[in-house]
Amino acid sequence: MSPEARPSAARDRILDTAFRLFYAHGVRSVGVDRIIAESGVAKATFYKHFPGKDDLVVSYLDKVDTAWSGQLRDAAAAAGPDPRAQLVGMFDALTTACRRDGYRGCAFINAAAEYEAGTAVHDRTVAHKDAVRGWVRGLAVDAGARDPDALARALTLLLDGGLTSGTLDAAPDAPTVAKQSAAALVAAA
Amino acid sequence: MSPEARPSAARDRILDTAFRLFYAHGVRSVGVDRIIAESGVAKATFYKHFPGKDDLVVSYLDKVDTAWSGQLRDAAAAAGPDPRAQLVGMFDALTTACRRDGYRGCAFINAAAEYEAGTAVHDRTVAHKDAVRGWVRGLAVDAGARDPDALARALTLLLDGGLTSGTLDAAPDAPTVAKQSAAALVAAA
DNA sequence: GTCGGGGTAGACAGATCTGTCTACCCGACC
DNA sequence: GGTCGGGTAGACAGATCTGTCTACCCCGAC
Repeated sequence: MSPEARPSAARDRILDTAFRLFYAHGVRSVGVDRIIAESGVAKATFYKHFPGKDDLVVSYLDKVDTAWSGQLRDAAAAAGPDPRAQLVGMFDALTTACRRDGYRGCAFINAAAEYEAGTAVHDRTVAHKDAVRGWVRGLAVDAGARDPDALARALTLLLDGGLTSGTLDAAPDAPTVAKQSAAALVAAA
Repeated sequence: MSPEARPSAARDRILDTAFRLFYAHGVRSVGVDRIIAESGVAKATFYKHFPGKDDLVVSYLDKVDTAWSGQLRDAAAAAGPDPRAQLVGMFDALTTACRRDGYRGCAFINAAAEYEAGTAVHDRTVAHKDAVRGWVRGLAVDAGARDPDALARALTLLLDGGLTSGTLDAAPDAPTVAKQSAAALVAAA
């Protein structure tokens, strides 16, 4: 088993702490020392599980990817079997996310803002966005959209816009407007 | 005259260098020392014009605000006198921006990702987004939209989504899709 | 011609960051 | 009972970061 995926209570604690701190304060603002201290782990243990900080950041993004993709799928499924309803329903995940306490935008967009193209962190972000768009495209195909690629991109554009506006804006109606706009675009496709 | 706005060749050099480095590498990745070295200025001069790094970051964002707002207005104006055409035409600024070499997304969103709510940098970002949305809302009013607030928000959502996707995506069609979606939403409003 | 303001050059302090290393502990398994 | 793997505790090195301070220079205004 690869050293990085080796399960361990200490590893979980590190990752949970990193998840909390990286999201709340940004990746570069949080030092390895702080994560070590707050996860109650020895420094040597940390570096046994994660060769370097960047590896931890990528694992953090893996964790976010799992969580967010699941929320999108759940929200879509909750809208019933109709793919068109699902394309609109997935925006409920956005509403829920923006309402959450300590919401601070999309973890991937935030992380990518701190790393340049070609770095592992940036690549992981691109892969995540591609995966989400691919999944949305699948729904668009099922929905019989004339141009599934364009519809998928338009909806993910609204999603990404909503994810960032949700934290950069006092008014809480960004998710609502995003969903309404999505409904209009889906209906027209 | 306030010490921060005092004009000076040295100050301009600092700000130009900061603009280039902050945008390309992220704010926290670029140290004050590097900006000082690359702008060819003495350290004391730097701290005479900018009491601290955060002041420089805010001035950098002021500069970005001027540039980006101008590009949006120019693109809108180029679409002719019809406010509806202008609401769609402003997306040409997005296309131009995404094509630019070294494009790395929205400077404001990137900067806000590195600072927490309540900081001057975060506040400056919120103010910028509010200003842009206010301007778009004015166009929406002129266009006779039924719900100018919702239309303005929907369009800025697409704009922000396009700004981030434009750098997180190999395919270059994000701006095109954003403009098409905007056209659909404007036509329906 | 003197004086002040803007600029230069760079040492320095103090904090912080990543990553390494040594030494020890403890429990499971052979 | 002995060994080995995972964990703990913390010193340490070396780089880097922000911000201060001293000392000097040059030019224009009075």
